[in-house]
Amino acid sequence: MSQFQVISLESMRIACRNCSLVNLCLPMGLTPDDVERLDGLIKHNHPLHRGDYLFRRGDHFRSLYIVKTGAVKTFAPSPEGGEQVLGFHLPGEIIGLDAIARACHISSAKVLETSAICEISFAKLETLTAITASLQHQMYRLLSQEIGQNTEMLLLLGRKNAEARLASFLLNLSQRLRRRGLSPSDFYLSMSRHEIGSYLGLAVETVSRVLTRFQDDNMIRVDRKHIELLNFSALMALCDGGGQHRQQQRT
Amino acid sequence: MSQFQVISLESMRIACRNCSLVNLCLPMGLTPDDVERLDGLIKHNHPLHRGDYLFRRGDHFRSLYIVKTGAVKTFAPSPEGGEQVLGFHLPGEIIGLDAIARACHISSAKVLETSAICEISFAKLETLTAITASLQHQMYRLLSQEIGQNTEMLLLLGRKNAEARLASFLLNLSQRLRRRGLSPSDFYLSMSRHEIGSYLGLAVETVSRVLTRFQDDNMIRVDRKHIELLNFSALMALCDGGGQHRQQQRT
DNA sequence: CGCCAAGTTGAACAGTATCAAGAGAAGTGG
DNA sequence: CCACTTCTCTTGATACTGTTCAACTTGGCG
Repeated sequence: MSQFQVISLESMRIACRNCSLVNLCLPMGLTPDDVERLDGLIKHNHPLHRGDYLFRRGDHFRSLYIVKTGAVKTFAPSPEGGEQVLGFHLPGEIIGLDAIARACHISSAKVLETSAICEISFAKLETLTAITASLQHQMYRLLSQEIGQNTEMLLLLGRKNAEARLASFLLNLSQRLRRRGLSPSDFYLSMSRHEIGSYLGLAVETVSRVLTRFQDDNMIRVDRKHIELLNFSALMALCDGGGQHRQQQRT
Repeated sequence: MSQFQVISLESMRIACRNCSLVNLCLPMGLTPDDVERLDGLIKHNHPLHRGDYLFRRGDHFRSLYIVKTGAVKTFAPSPEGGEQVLGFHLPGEIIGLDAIARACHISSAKVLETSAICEISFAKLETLTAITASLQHQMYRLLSQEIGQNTEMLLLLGRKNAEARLASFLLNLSQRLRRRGLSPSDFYLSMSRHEIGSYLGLAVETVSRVLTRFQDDNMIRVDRKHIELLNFSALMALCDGGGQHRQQQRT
């Protein structure tokens, strides 16, 4: 059902060296020794299953989490019992950076499909980064990158229509999968239409309709959760497709 | 015209000790000596005036900026010459954290009114935080806080109607001004209606209309750029005011 | 086989954007 | 100091995107 499969603890351990934290540090001048120490901090938990929580809003903040395989969503429970999806996290991505400031989680994180997640004690990581300048730099980059990604989302939600949002969403997923060495044009959505809608600020029905429209225009092929991107340039053209109706004028 | 006035370089220097970076560090176990060193990094530039750029998208990243007095907007220039406002920055707030990751600015920053801005070389700051654990911790908190604020914005843009957006915006400004010791219920908007609209994902006309409606309901008093908040609880009630029409159901 | 959740499709409504026009401010130059 | 231009803001009328409500289809699973 999904291309992300847990193989074995040993392969997980190997895979973890590809985690963004370790991975991104390698070219930054870390000695093998440093990498070893960093790797020593990483705790390899048992695989989690659909519906499991990594943490809940309000939980005390202890660790960062890195998705090794599978997918995770973060969301903010809204007053009326609903929930607003804040992000989807694919293999190689870090979860929990927003909790450092308050030392408690401001969002909840739930596993979307069977996933291998590793955990890094933030306290220990902080101690390590304090004595390893290049690792500290890496942490700054990581945090800053997260800010940049949120900024892109703001742009998306601020001034784009439903088609541009879906197109951006699909291309964004595609890009992140490619970075991870997975097919950028053929993948499974582990999240529901409802969750996509929540993430993009659209109603479920709109998500469904727009996907159908994309398929009718031969830009994608949809079969339930299986997505194939057929026409990248057309999708990219839609992304820029400006404001809610036409576009916004100068400020 | 504005309550933010540049007085003198000396008072600026004193004021700078209230900058968030220094300020937030004080309770975190920095020795007076550390504070002194941090303070030494801070460069006090000449006052900037409306329309001046702090930096432009694409500029090489060198420094972080802290608003001492005045106001700054950050924005992403869009292809057709328009611009999407990403944030407004009031006294005590830091600008440029999103640029660390790529070492170049992904947004532009423009001064909205005569402002005193100080500058911190990021390279030097990084060196200092590498040898001062509590300062490193402070930097992590700062970056994480920025992520948290963006997250709030995502919530706002994702599922709120025009009234909720404006109400949240006003209350958010109010809160930030209060934190700074300024009046939380009586202030000037240094940004145009258009800029507010761009920030909130609304048309200028909608901003204008909703403000008028708020005034008609005696929740605020508006006179051009001068705003008085009259009924906080009513505004707060509007903030929760759910989805685009009613509210969103469970995921 | 039948139930239940998830997804799709259709029709009507509603919130905002857009278009258009006018009223103030503010800034410019004589 | 006063026209004149220009920009910002406001207000009204209309159009359109996307939500809402509702019914139906599909797939999963006991």
